[in-house]
Amino acid sequence: MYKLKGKEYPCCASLTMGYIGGKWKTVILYHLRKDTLRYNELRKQIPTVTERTLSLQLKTLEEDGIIKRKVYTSKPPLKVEYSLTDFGKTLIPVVQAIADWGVATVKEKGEVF
Amino acid sequence: MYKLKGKEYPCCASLTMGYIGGKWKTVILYHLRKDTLRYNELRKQIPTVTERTLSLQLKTLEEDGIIKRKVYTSKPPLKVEYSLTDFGKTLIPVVQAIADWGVATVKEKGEVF
DNA sequence: TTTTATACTATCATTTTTGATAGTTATTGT
DNA sequence: ACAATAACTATCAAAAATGATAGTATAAAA
Repeated sequence: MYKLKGKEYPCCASLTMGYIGGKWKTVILYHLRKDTLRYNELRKQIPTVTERTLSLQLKTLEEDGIIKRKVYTSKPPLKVEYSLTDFGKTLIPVVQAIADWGVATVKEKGEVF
Repeated sequence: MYKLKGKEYPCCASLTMGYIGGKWKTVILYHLRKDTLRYNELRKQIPTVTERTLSLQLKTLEEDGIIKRKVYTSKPPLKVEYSLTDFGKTLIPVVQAIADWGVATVKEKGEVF
């Protein structure tokens, strides 16, 4: 049994999935892995996610210490930038492996458009 | 946009997550990555999953061509073995990266028992 | 002055995932 | 004769994740 921040996991793989599981987290991390992005830039990169879901996922990732949120203005229209924390950067190899498999698999059996 | 087997994904990472996302799939693959295991052996390795869920996940993984199910007897009590297909084996580096991150993270910040 | 833009939040609804529990079949061990 | 075993499935229920839509504040641009 693995324990981290009060949560228990039956194996090392499930612990990781507790952080990056779900439909959108890896997609967000994939886009943040090399760049800092603003909220609306993320939306453009991921047009199929709803605002509510994107917001929730960003908040969770921030609470988990994986990304950081930097605010540049105090009054609307806000400027906010999202980027990986040092801890979040340790996930880059994982995200990259996930992305690479997607690319390889689509090359063999799927299509991109 | 990525398309594979009729499903669409907004990015390469989400395609992969379509295959290994969810609470249990990577755990199953983690245990199958080196060994062939019988149904009850999987249950023992993953005591916190319910039978129904384990069954459903195994079926999905099989339908996705990631694992194969080999039956050795025709009448109960059955002997059934699960193992990775060749396609499933291409996921080993991904699963390993996920597992490694879990181990590293728990070493730094969590506990094992 | 009306519109546009940013980065959201709020409310409600739906879908997806996961869990709890009990039951099935036929063979082998006691 | 009876319980144990293997690998499930069935039914019902609950929880978690995701989606649709509209609304907020304020400043700068048209």
